[in-house]
Amino acid sequence: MSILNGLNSEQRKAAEKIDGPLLILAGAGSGKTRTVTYRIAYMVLEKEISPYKILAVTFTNKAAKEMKIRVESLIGIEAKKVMISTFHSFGVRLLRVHATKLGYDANFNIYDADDQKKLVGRLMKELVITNKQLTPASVVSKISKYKEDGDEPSDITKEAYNTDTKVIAAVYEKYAEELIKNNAMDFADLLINTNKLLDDPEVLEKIQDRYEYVMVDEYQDTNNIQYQIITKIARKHKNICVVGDEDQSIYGFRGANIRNILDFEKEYKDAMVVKLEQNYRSTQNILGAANSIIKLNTTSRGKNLWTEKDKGNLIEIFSASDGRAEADYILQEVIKGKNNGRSYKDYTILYRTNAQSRVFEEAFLRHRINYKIFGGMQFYQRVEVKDILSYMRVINNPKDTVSLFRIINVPKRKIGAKTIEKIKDFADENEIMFFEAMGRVEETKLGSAIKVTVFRLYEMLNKIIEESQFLTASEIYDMILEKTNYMNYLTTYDDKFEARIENVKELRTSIQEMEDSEEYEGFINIGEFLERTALVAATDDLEEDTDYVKLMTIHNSKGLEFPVVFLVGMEDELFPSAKADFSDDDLEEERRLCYVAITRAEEKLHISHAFERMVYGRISYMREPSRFLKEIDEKYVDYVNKSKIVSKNINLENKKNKLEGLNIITKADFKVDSKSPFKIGEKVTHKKFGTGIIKDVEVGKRLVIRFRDGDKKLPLILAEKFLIKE
DNA sequence: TATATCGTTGTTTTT
DNA sequence: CAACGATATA
Repeated sequence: MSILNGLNSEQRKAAEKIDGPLLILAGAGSGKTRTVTYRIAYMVLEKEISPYKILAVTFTNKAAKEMKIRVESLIGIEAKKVMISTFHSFGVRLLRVHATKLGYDANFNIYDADDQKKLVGRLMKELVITNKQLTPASVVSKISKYKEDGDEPSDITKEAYNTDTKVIAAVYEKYAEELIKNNAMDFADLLINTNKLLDDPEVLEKIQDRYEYVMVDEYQDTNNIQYQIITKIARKHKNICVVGDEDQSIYGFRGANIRNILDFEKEYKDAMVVKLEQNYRSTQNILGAANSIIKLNTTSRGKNLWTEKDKGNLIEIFSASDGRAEADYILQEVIKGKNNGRSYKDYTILYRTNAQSRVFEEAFLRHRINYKIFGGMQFYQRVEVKDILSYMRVINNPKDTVSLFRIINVPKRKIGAKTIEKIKDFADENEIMFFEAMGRVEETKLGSAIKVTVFRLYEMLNKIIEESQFLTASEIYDMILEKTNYMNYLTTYDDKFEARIENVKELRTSIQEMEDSEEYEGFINIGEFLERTALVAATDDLEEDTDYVKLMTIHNSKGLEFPVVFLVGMEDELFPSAKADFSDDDLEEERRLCYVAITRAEEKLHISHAFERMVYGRISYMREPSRFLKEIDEKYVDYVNKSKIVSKNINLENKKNKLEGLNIITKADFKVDSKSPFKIGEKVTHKKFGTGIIKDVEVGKRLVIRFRDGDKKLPLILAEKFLIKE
């Protein structure tokens, strides 16, 4: 009796193929994790492969954790010997051992986007960059792209064809140097440097022999560096199993290359390909809707997802007058469901951008409904939390000037930009690190009072550093808070200080929890702790049992499933994003994102859009329903507002309906002013304001036109000159 | 050097 | 709307 009896025939075929290359094309909800975990169990239990020889790579900690738990439930304690890890943690692990080979110390810090921006901003100041178009954020994003594509600064400098590119190349070069000086790596470096390490024949051989069997989850989301890492490790034994779904490739913007999965068979000519097409998650209607959309993509290799489940409910489409009404509708649905035996935890709201969470948060707060937002402003990114983490990072790695500069005047110590500059000059002259220069502040040209202040800080940090190797992370946290009197400082910070104090306390709790966990058995050192905080993902702490409504971006929902899903904000320019309007590739990625969203739902899917919504604090009018709404085959949907999506000439101010929270779409009754060439309700284009709709014609005088960013009043004479009728 | 105030600017999506 | 930076003022 084989353990594989628990699988369907296709899953089984995939699980049994242990040697040689294997591509598992796993449609949404097709039991991918089940297949992979059974495959591992089969290898260990029935093929007598040592669990130490198996490497399984995922993208998020949550996925890794789940895989571990499920393997453990199949094979017990042996599961701990299988290396199941995210790409980034796997890399970090290797890098800690071999850091010196690349010019780093083992205790390197990991820089997040925020740190990158800070550092790049500093370098841009030093290089005196005049182009206002180039912001630290935009330069960071360019640099990251280069890094993901494997371009070194010198490659860019060589090929730089315009001044902007030259400037960016210069920043990139300094940035790369500075990272090494700071003994820090950004996210891209974790992969790039891992890949570099594998160019060392000794390291490579060791890894290849250690991991004879390699598995990669979500292969459609691998970028070129990840592809290289995997290819190198698997080159020797060729036992590579990749699992993925090209229709769920949604990370192109961060370098994911969909070709990796599409070309797998070209790369490995003898690869076995298994398609998992039976879906165990969703109803027929949900699957039908998903299929009707994704088939419009040219990158889709076509699959036939099917289910034994019932047709289920139709997908409910709700047209709201504005964002508030949309939130109210969902609120009502949740309350209704709760009264009919559903739990809050059955509901999940999915949106395209983090900013959209706000309206829902407010609605839930008003009605005291438990909810939790995943992603967005991360806990570890909050000012007060990041402050403490920065102290810890300086203690872990005093070369880290990004962290050191962050806390050097927090709490306020009167150490300002001028002081920092002078210490920095001294450090540069003597070729010592900034932190060391603080210790020798006596030799600088600073005033005597500030010298004392700087030296005190140096001494304080140094004392903690000296003791830190014997201390656990929570003890270091305690020392920092005590010696800086940070809580006291927070009370004077702003009017949200109470919440901030809570967050700092919560940080203490999170350290404690990690310490107490099985993995660390009471002791976690500061480096391990910092690493954990740097590599957390938004949904890592998602708890299935806690009774709250979940809110997250569609990106964060990948790999998850929920009984009832509300897909909200289905409007053009929001979803698909306005930025994806110009290229087919981008549009297809947006469509895949839509496919991911729909296939998260198990039993019931609601889709909604609003005609007006607050964007950037102003009201955006006349919002078009998303093209994706129109792409769903009609037979799967039910328009709860009793009207199909006809987006032209909508009466926007149907107050009565607004009051009820429901907006029935009706045709506007247009007034006609026979004298004017312009009529109320007509769509017009203005070269500056874009398209608008005529709201009012003041006879013989002027027009009131509602544009996207508000009402404008145009005298008739000007209107005749500047308006184009559609 | 710290603080107050004003103006500008931006938002995809994330390990 | 907020976060951030530039500028003015103490």
